[in-house]
Amino acid sequence: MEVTTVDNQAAEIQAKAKKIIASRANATGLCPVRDILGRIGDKWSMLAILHLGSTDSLRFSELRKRIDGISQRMLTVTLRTLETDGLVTRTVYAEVPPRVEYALTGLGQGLLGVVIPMGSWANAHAPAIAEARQRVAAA
Amino acid sequence: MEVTTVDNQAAEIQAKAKKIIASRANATGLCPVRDILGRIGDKWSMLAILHLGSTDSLRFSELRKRIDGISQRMLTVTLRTLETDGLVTRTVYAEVPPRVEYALTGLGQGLLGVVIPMGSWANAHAPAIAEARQRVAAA
DNA sequence: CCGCATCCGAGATGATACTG
DNA sequence: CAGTATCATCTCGGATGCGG
Repeated sequence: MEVTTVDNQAAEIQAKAKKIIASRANATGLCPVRDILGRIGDKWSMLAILHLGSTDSLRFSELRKRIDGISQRMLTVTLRTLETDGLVTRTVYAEVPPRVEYALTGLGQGLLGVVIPMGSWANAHAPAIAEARQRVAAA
Repeated sequence: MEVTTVDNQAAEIQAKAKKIIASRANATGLCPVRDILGRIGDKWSMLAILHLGSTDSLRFSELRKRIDGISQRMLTVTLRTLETDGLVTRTVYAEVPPRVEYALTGLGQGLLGVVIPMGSWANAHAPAIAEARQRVAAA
């Protein structure tokens, strides 16, 4: 066989892509891929997951300081959604003043695991994409 | 050292998450992670990439048939954006009737490589997330 | 066949002010 | 400190009709 390793990988990737596409319309009537993307694809979810993933747990105000530009409202909404999806835990301490800690669940850590490669890729190839945009803008 | 392999991996993941977060405000003034997510996080880009990744190339009408529910307008807009970012190529054949072929660039295939694990994860854990939502809805 | 331009509604996002 | 409530805004995406 004269098939190279690269060709094998390429074929394998095509096969995986087909498989993912094929998995449309599950029980909820929505393609899982689009569903998940709809969540982490919003403006803040992924950042929240990355920040929570970079430590063990964070409280509300600390998270807000770290996620630059997020409003109080959107942080609340984002965290609630992530909690609903079972990706983060929310722990309230009955103290004065109140304290609320957020942390990733096992599920959330799993998602973090697949999100990180994407973040790394984004960092690595941001220059290439910026360059491609320049080229078009110049034309 | 009594540190387990799992603990090592966890620590490594935290470190990677920190690294990704730290890379904010590049030349374009935008965090690369948010930038990329803004692209593939929209309603159709990721599906287009997956479909293009499952074959060698596709023409406009074929792509439209495969991506269920997409409007002509959004397919055009999505493909143009991907082209601008250097993720897909657009080849026009001067025939009657016209024919336009789309295919992933090397950059696009790289993105496909990190997107597929996410798709696989989404498929694998969609039930868990659905269950988490049920639990909240019941409460 | 392929794609652009225009209009428009829905949902996401943001600013601000107010509570336990 | 950690939200909730309300209102204003803004972008996305869909429908439609025209052009190459």
